[in-house]
Amino acid sequence: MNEKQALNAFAALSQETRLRIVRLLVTAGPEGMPAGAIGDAMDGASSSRMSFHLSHLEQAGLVESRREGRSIIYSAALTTLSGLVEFLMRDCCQGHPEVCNPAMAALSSCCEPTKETSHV
Amino acid sequence: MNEKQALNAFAALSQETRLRIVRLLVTAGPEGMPAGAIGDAMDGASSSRMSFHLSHLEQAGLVESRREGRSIIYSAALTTLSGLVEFLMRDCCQGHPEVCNPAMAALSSCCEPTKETSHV
DNA sequence: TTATCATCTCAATGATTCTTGAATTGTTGA
DNA sequence: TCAACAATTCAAGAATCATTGAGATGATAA
Repeated sequence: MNEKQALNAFAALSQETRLRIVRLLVTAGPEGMPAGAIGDAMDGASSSRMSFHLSHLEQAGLVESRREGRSIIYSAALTTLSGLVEFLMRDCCQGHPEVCNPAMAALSSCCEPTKETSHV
Repeated sequence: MNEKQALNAFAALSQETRLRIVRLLVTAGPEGMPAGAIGDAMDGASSSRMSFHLSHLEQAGLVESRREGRSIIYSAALTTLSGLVEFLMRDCCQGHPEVCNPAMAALSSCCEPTKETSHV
């Protein structure tokens, strides 16, 4: 994740419809959702509008797509999301580790630490 | 941190000059930097341009300002930054804690955990 | 093959955002 | 008070972005 990628990701996330799409897809998990169902969830946005935002998100690397029958299934790109957090926090910590502690605490309460799952 | 605040923060961070300002101020630490010095660091951007971006960042809650003599000193709003991460990760984790682990690992390597510095 | 469904592409319009330059506010020192 | 400095505000123009509606593409089933 470099500055350019981070800028693209932030731009993608700074639009209401797109932020909601990302949240929805993260909740939907790895199996994802077809474009039409996503559109229905966005108070019935038009298909061209959905297509515009979905391809914007895909270019930013925040979602991935695959065709399945006549539907196109979108899912959240989890690695980009955590890469973005990593980028933000790397900025945060330059010489000031105390910034990270609240974020760390937030993460801890969110994802109960899986005991020794990965040992770096 | 609600959706509206997050959208504002992401919009603020999606502009090259502003993202650089935030990174610069985070590195500068709590004492901050005067607007003029920030402008010099941004390849000598004009004062009105700096003012535009700095007030944008301040409205988004990402920086704070105080007057000191004839200078106005800007510093990073660290609580908003970690609030934003918290918001992002709360989204991330809805039912899928495995998303958080890479981000958590990134944080751990970034800020070596201060042993029992704060006990909540 | 034909009809239908799901989605995408394209061009036009309207809305936001960024930059610039000139004028203004507030602070300090002579 | 006056000159100089630091930063802000404002209006105008250029650039970018989002929405709409019409038409095109690709896949399935009869």
